Amino acid sequence: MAAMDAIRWLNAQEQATWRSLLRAYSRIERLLDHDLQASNGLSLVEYGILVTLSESPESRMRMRLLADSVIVSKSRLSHQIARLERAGFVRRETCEEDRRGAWAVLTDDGRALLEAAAPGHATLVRDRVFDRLTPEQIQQLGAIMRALEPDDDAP
Amino acid sequence: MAAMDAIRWLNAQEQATWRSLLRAYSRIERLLDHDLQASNGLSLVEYGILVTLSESPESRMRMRLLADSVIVSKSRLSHQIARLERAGFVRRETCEEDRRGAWAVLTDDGRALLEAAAPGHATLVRDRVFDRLTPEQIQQLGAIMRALEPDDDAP
DNA sequence: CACCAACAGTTGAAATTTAAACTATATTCC
DNA sequence: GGAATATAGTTTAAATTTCAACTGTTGGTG
Repeated sequence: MAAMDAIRWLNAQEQATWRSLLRAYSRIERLLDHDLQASNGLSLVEYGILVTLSESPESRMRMRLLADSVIVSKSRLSHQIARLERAGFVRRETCEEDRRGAWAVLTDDGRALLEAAAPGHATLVRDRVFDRLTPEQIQQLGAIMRALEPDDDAP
Repeated sequence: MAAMDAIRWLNAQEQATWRSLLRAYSRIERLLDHDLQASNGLSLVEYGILVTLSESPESRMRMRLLADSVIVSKSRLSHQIARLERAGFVRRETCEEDRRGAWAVLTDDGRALLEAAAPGHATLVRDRVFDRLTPEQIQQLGAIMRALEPDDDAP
């Protein structure tokens, strides 16, 4: 009878850690987002889309896989790509193998934008994250995040 | 001449760690948000608002401080509180000491909602985060996040 | 083969979020 | 004291995001 099981609350340390994580991440995300917006008119998610495409074979990726890679609903991705397409940074191509599908393809303008945005972004990430941690902490953070990544039954 | 300084890119380990953090956090946030939405009709931010108010003296907090606590723009908080007020979970009171100000106050219904939502939420956080880490890792994560929290010049 | 459930992606409307302008009160400082 | 400036919060409109419904495939399965 599951309903009778005692709830395993977070203890004080866990609670403090959890809240610290929420706050730290929210602040950093907001800062990165505002910075990209101000300097290149991109949101953090759009930046992620461009990076992902740029590292993909032929600078292209199927919508579904792209959505999963940047952790975004397929509807949101569809709108997002529409915007990037209007701006000329991405184009869509129909997929011959699977005629339901579509490729999102990074354009030259998109790659140029990414290259313009990357240095400032990298500097900020370094500034706000890695320069504040010791080498051991960086290694620990990596191990911790890898442990949290697998999402058995994704929603 | 700052423009001539070499860009300090992330090295491979840092890059992998950073991406892992983005992915892990995004997934967890989305999961928590969907879960709260489905079970109690709350977003993660709204849940945070209720928690923060519930722990505040007299279950009340000034808008500005509340916005800073949950890391949200004051405009967004204003809308958010409007929604929670319409739903009866929060009410506004005018502030006598500073007549520009307003208190957001948790109502009894709001507290009841929070108490209904908390067990499931805590269980999910435990499930997705703390049960996947060793005690050392939990301690490390806390230290790391505390190191990242201070945002010298907040935007 | 023909049906039928699952999948890929888009769309339109509703809800939320952002950005900027605005109201009102406090504070500073000459 | 009073003008200038800063702060608290709201509001409006535009942009983004969500949600559910929808269009076409594709992949089994009897």
